[in-house]
Amino acid sequence: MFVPDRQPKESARDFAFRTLKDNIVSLDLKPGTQISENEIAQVLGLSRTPVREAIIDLSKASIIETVPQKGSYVSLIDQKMVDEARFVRDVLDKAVIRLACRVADTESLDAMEENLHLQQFYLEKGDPKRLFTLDNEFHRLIYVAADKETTFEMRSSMLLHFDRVRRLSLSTVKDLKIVTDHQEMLSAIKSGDEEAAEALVDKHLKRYKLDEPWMREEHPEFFK
Amino acid sequence: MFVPDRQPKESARDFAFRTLKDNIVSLDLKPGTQISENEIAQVLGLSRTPVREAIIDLSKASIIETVPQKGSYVSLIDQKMVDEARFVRDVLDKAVIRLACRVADTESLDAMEENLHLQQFYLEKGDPKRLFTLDNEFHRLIYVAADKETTFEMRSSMLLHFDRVRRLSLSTVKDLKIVTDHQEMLSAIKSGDEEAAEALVDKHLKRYKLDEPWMREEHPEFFK
DNA sequence: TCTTGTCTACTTGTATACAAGTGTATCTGA
DNA sequence: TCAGATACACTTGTATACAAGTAGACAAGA
Repeated sequence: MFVPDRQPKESARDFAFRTLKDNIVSLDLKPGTQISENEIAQVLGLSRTPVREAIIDLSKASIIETVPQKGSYVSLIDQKMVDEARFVRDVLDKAVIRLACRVADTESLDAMEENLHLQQFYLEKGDPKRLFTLDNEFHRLIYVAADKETTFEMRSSMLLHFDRVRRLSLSTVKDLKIVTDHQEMLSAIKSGDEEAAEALVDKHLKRYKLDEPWMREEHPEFFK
Repeated sequence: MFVPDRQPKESARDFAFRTLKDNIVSLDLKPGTQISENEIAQVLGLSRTPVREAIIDLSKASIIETVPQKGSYVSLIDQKMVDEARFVRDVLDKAVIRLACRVADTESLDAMEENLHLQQFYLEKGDPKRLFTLDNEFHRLIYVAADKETTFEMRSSMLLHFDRVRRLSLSTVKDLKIVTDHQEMLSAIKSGDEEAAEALVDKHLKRYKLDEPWMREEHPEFFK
């Protein structure tokens, strides 16, 4: 497990939550792995209480499963859950980008523009990790532009399942294409072209063709 | 605060969670009220730990807000949050009912049919509380029919904000109309008429006209 | 060999003790 | 009378102790 630095003023619980979530999504903590509250507490230099609270939080998103008096486990990859996460993303993203086309103000557009410049920068520089963060942030900015930030938070918790499988998948989407998609989205929002914007979201999401049979064959122990 | 009976085998945390949630949505715990972990623990006959964990869960849905070293409070009604909950319900319900039109099997349809009979029964009997439960369950069954049950859970957590304002609103939707809406929805799903089904969801949701100015005037202390 | 009971080492669930910060009431001093 | 210091009662955050249940190792006995 990878243990990041604890941010100043970050509570023990938030620190434990962040660490566990990142390790699960990055597959450093593999699906099916048993998690011991005590062990995690020791590794992170905390007591059981904040670790336990973080685990409960993650259980709510079904990314950890706890069996009383037995143990907590990183959830196996559940194809149905992955599909459902993708469905939610598809439905919400489309509705929200349409809304953004109608109500986005210049401030939001500027923020997206700035983000895109950074995407371009790190694309050329070749920093996929930083690009991943900017990608996520760009989509958040669309929600912000539509004044639906809380909805984005909800979307995020469910999307953990999807993100984790993306890591596992062979098909790496070319970063170049992603950035181009984003640029086109911003153009559509600027011109208020809802139809185009929705179509772009559709195209964007379809780039992630998750080759389930291959993944199942490669890592059968990860699947439910 | 109303304290229900603890179900057999219900964990202390689940019991605390259920009790707090119901009291908040029913407005027995009024918006802005300070909640003391110790006090709740005493009232429920539990220790602080499970109560605290329940409060953390509810904080995740932004229905409780905690200020470190100061206190936890039932969130004030935030119009933006209510609108957003309504938005999510609108978008997801429409997408899901369209899906249900395509994929619902007879088992799901039967379950909905049975539910509707009960709705009819309690409508004639005049039991609005039971009817409320059946209403919620009916909408869950639509999600089940579309094989999107996890999405429903997510929707529920956000809908707390909406439900709580519904309680406060003057405009009581006639139960008769609700049941009729449901019957029409089931018909549309059975015949696979996506357009009609979506239109019904729209009509259904529009029945809840929440008179915000009136509520604000009547209970200014409840609002943000 | 197989069954069965027991012991042990683990797990999570809950209760309690302590740490640290906030706000208020009160007392002190001018 | 008023300003400011201070003690106190409260809060949540974290650590620790104990309760209760699970599973596996292992030995005793048929």
